[in-house]
Amino acid sequence: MLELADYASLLQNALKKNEFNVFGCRCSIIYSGRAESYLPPGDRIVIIKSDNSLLVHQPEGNNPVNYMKPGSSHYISFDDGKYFLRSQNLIHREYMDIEIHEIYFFESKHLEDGQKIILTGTEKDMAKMLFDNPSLIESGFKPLSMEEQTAFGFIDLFGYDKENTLTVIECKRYAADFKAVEQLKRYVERIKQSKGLTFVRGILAAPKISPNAEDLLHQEGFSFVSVKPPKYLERYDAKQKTLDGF
Amino acid sequence: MLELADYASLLQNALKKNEFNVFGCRCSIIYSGRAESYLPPGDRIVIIKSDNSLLVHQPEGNNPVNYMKPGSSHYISFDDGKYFLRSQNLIHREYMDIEIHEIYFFESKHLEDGQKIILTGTEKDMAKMLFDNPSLIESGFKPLSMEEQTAFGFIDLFGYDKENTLTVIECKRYAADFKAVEQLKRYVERIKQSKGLTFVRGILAAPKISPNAEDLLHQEGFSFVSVKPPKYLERYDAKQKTLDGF
DNA sequence: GGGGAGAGATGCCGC
DNA sequence: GCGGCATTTCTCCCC
Repeated sequence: MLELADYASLLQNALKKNEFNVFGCRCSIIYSGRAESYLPPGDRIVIIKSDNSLLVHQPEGNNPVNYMKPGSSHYISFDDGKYFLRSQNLIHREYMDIEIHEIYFFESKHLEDGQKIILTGTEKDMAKMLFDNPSLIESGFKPLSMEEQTAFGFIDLFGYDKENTLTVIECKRYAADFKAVEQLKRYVERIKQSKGLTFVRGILAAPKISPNAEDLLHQEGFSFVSVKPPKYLERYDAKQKTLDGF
Repeated sequence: MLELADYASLLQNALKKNEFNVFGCRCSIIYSGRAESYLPPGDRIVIIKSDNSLLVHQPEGNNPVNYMKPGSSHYISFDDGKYFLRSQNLIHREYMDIEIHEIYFFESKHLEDGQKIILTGTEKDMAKMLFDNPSLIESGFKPLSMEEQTAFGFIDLFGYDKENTLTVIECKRYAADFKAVEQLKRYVERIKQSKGLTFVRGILAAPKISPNAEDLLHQEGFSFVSVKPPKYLERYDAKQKTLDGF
């Protein structure tokens, strides 16, 4: 079993090599930057990535309890018989001191990964699906553009309905709330002003809508269409049977 | 050096003990749930916490590339000569398959931590600071309540100005954008309606405000006060000198 | 459990 | 750099 001093030495050397480092320890943490925090002593793991980002995770929960952004710098210091991992990010003016009371394990390894995640079922995918299948909105709907940075703002989808009325569609992949309605309203207002029109239709497309949002939606004269975000891989998986057995 | 089969066996046993597990590996990942994703082969670390949450981190970046929420379940499977870590969360209907090509290291440890982080400099702290020091808003301001769930909504701070006009204050710890203005407007409208008043003042308190937001703010007849979120620990640290030397 | 709002939000894209 | 906006947002609080 290694002593804290041995681990500290290992860590100090590893930090020079810009590899992936992870260690389990008992520690307490002070952070000062955009906000300030103190975390009393307890067991956590600390990760220092090759881009010099730092994460501290408690034994439970999805999110890091403390962290530093990529581009930070880290060093070990020994003051008054205590070990500290001190981190700073000068660009963001953020500082962190981890007082390390004990180290349980330490791993350092060069990790190679240039891959990016492929994600489907996003709001953008919803807009594309509606662009390609406009009857999901309503029969006779003619899409003009999607996900476009227009002069009036970033609009998910817009086009003409079967009465040739200009229509703005705002997509939400989750249950639409009244903020989504306000967003739609903002776009409709901007387009009316920009094009000098007295009426522009607004449609909110989402899996469902909250009661408050629906009230506001109807007050504004807009309408709701129930649409779920598309999941292309689901069909793929059904063929490949890789997610069977659950 | 252990073989993949040995690591798989270690991991399989460790999963039964509900400890903190972390391993470095080469893997590819399929996720299906709220959205769907595929991550091609590369080096990552996988963390399985004692609450059965799971995190996958690439060698760079602050955020996990894939994850499962607490309360998931995980098991090792060996199919067609390939090792998989399969995870599912029945409550959230989420599934993940990690195909493990190689394992570089593996650590399993019981971690003990019941501590919660103490955070200052939040919006709530700002509201309290303004409540305690109302002259930071303007001279003669008389606070009524803060962070209160009123009948008209959740309002950061409200009170009377020196002319005894009812005033709503919305705090933002960051640069205020036009959504903050819309939020303030919503509260002011609700209070006017609820109290049957023809005029209620609105003040946005934030470190700074974007030009677009400021335009909208003045259009609505509201005003801006520059206030920074308080950092109590900063003063504490200045005394204790724990964050010196940077 | 849903709704509303903050977060040391983060990350992406566009200007 | 800022601005606007989505996120497998997450988290908390309150109804």
